[in-house]
Amino acid sequence: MNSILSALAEPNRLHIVELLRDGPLTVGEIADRLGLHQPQASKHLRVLSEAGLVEMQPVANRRIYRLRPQPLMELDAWLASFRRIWEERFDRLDEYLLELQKSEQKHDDKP
Amino acid sequence: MNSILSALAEPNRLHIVELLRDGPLTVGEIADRLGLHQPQASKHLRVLSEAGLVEMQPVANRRIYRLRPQPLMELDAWLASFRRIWEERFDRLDEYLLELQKSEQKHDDKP
DNA sequence: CTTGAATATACCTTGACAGGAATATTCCAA
DNA sequence: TTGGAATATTCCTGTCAAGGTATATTCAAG
Repeated sequence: MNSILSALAEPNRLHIVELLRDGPLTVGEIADRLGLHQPQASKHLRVLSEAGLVEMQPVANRRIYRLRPQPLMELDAWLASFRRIWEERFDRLDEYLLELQKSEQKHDDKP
Repeated sequence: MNSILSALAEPNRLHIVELLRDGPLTVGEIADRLGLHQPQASKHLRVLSEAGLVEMQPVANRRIYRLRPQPLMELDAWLASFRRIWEERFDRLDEYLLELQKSEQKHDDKP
């Protein structure tokens, strides 16, 4: 979960993932479209690969990279656990303020 | 989008967000539950706040932090644009290999 | 077998960021 | 009004990661 997020946190890598959404690409093509030097493209792809976000298939001289759905599905599952917050307007602030107040009173109790 | 991801990429901050999923909390409580020193908790909350992931309401001495749904919804929307990839098994690798092959042939054309 | 294209790797440098410790600020209670 | 609790901020330091450049590797074509 964490490697996924930190992989996506880098702007160029996020951009690569968005590029690959429309289909597989070669390292050179990725570097071109993002205005990166080839070594940086390779390095970012390595990080994405280690996070499982991307997989590679060699074809002669080139390496074709494509998206792997699994990590994105994990991210989706994680997000799902928050969905009730905005669907049910789940706030709990009032509830929490009451609890705070109670604990204050307890603190004041003198037996 | 980017500030959201880099905010969540830090393990302690991700943990804070998960804590707040169950309701608002005080800085001190957050620090306690995560085994953080108070200053670090405050700093992480600042980053989360600047990313819009969290909002604060002062109550006397304390600051109550709670989750803000919007950034998580944005993340969800972004993920949605990838959903077809794993729903439709959208791969396009074969298609891409054919295109590669075609461009090779073009390269060989001698007029 | 040699050359050039495509890619990966290594090394260096620099900047950003997280943690630690100290300090400032604000507020309530006695 | 003074003290202590809760929190934010500042400064310092070390670490890590990204970019740049050079180089190694692999492959196809001639």
